[in-house]
Amino acid sequence: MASGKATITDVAARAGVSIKTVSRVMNREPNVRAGTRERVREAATALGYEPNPAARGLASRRTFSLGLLYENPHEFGYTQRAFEGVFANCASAGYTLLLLPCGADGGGASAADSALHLVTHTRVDGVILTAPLCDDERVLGVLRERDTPTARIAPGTTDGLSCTVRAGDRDAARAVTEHLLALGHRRIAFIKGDPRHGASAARFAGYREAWQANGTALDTTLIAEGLFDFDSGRRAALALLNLPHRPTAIFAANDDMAAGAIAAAHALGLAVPTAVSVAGFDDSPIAARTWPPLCTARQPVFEMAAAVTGDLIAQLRGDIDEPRHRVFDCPLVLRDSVAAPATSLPACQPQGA
Amino acid sequence: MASGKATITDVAARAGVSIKTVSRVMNREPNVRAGTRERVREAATALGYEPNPAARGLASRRTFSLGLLYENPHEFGYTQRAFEGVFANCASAGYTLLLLPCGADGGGASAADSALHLVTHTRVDGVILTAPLCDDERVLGVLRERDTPTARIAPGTTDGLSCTVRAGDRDAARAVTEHLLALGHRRIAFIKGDPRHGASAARFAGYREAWQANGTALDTTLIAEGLFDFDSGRRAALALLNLPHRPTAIFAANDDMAAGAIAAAHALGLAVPTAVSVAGFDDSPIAARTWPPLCTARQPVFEMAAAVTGDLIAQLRGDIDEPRHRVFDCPLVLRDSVAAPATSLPACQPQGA
DNA sequence: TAACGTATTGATAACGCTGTCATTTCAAGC
DNA sequence: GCTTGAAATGACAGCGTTATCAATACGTTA
Repeated sequence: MASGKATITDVAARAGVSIKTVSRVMNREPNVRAGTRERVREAATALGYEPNPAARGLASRRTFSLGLLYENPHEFGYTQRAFEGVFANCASAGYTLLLLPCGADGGGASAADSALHLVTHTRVDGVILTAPLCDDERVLGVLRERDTPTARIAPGTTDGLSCTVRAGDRDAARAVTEHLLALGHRRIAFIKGDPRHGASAARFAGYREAWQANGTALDTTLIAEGLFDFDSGRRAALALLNLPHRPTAIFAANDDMAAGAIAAAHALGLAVPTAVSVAGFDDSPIAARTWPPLCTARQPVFEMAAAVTGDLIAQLRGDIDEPRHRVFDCPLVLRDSVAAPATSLPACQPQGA
Repeated sequence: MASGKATITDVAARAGVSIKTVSRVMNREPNVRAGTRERVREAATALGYEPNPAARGLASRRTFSLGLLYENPHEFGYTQRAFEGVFANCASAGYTLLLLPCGADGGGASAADSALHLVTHTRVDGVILTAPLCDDERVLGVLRERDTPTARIAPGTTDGLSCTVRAGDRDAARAVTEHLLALGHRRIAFIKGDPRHGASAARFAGYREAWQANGTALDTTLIAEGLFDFDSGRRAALALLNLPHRPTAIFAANDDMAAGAIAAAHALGLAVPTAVSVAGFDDSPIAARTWPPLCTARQPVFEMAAAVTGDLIAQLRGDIDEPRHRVFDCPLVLRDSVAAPATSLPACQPQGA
């Protein structure tokens, strides 16, 4: 009705109670009689009352807002999916979400400066960090110094202070590699991810683990460096595919690099998957848009982000004491970029045992 | 130094002035002597003072925050690029930015409800709308009713109330089409965009304009419907390429659909660009990631978003009276997905004049 | 030198809510 | 009916700014 100009005083007058009681009802506090609560609710609805967040913030010394700090999104679409997950839980809990891009391409300021800005200028109640910021000691230092509750998405290590969530990178990478091995591939190249991301090492570990379990020696000339972006994947794949004894499969540590690997194969006139199979990781939007579509491991980014946001809010509310650490499975997604090698090479000159 | 707990009173005491003078300095108001200003600045720095946004908001009845309302991002990467542009200008102007996804896939609430939420609950000072929300009458109605200053990105029409920015869709689409015509293509299919976006009609108009200027008849069987997403582009292209007399080129109204068209061509065993050329629109991230990379028209989304945000803020500050309407050029980006048709068909059975 | 207008500064009241603590109400228990 | 403790409610003081308007300082002009 009334166009959003009603204050708590108006509601109190209309309901015939004190403003404090209205405050209690609006904040779902206990110790309000059911009838009173109802009366207040009705008055609030009738007046179209919405609490003024600034007044609330000033009085309660909270902002009911969270900050999501992220660096330039190398991982294509990752940030957006993470944002959606975080947002979903913020909205339902009545929190507002501030996005803060930072770093080289994100907007200028350094990560630590951005973190500082978040806690001093915007005064968010909590901060969510994505990789690789979540392992940046200076950022963590700033937040710890201000006692700002923090949640971290895909960190390399956990501590006793912040809620974390990560994917089961090692297991999933192992599963992808084993899938390729099972199809008969023996020359499976690996393109590593950005070393600043904790996930990179974990995925590489999974790749190696699969070889060890398989008892086959790993040809280290097939391991290439990448940075999680399309172009580094394309370049690495180009080099791998120009090797005298080229791989029959390429497993890139994420989809964007895998898309680059597919482009490299096309550029060399190598059909995918006939001449070379390509697998990625993440099941990011691009995985369904390449030709052929990418075989990958699905990282449930939305769910992960939503979960850790829920944990952070629970921590802010004092519902939990100890920070939670969650790990999400990454199921294998079979798509056409992977097939059995054209010529099965059962004895492809093993190097070791 | 002091860890962000200093208040305006502390600064005033240290500088030996009243809090009002400190307020003046912090808000760059006139009528403060240079020496005084300097003294206050020093005190503020020494104490690590940051104004409390909640207190500021409560007293000034402003929030210094803007809301960016958007629907599920059909256009791959578009939203993220728009966000970066908006953010860049918000940050430099001291505004905070709230993102509000809405609609079917965005988070649940209807667009109008989301707009309402933005103005009543979060109380942003201004709202930025992306297409197609910027043409949603209910959303605009809500904002007008609350007198909320609004900026619109890529609207179908302009009004005298809100700042707008759009791409020169028609001219650019015409340029793309003329490029294809100049290469010798005469059977150029067009995949239309989501009809709810104003840009869709404009791009289609540009396509038709090129034919008219060329004096060649347009084969209407080569016009297909799409929704700006990968899959609608793929399906439309599949149908077009299965036509008895198939097109030698496909111009999709955006890159995501063009990527779908490339996938369709691959699926049918048609090489791009040898058998069929494919052009897109936007130069979104996916344009550089397809194989072959997409020939497209570059829509400077970042710059557009930044510009209209600047205009909105100028309006909020009272620096401009009339809303500005900007149009950005979209230069042609030549990439390998387009080439001359294999068999030049100078006389390919024209239908009309 | 005095008066006058303008540039500068300050005292104080909001802004709309929450926190603290006192007060009132209510339901048992004796 | 009276006491008692807990539940329910309210009075009021902030929270840290900005806005209003009065007060003071400073040049100028007469």
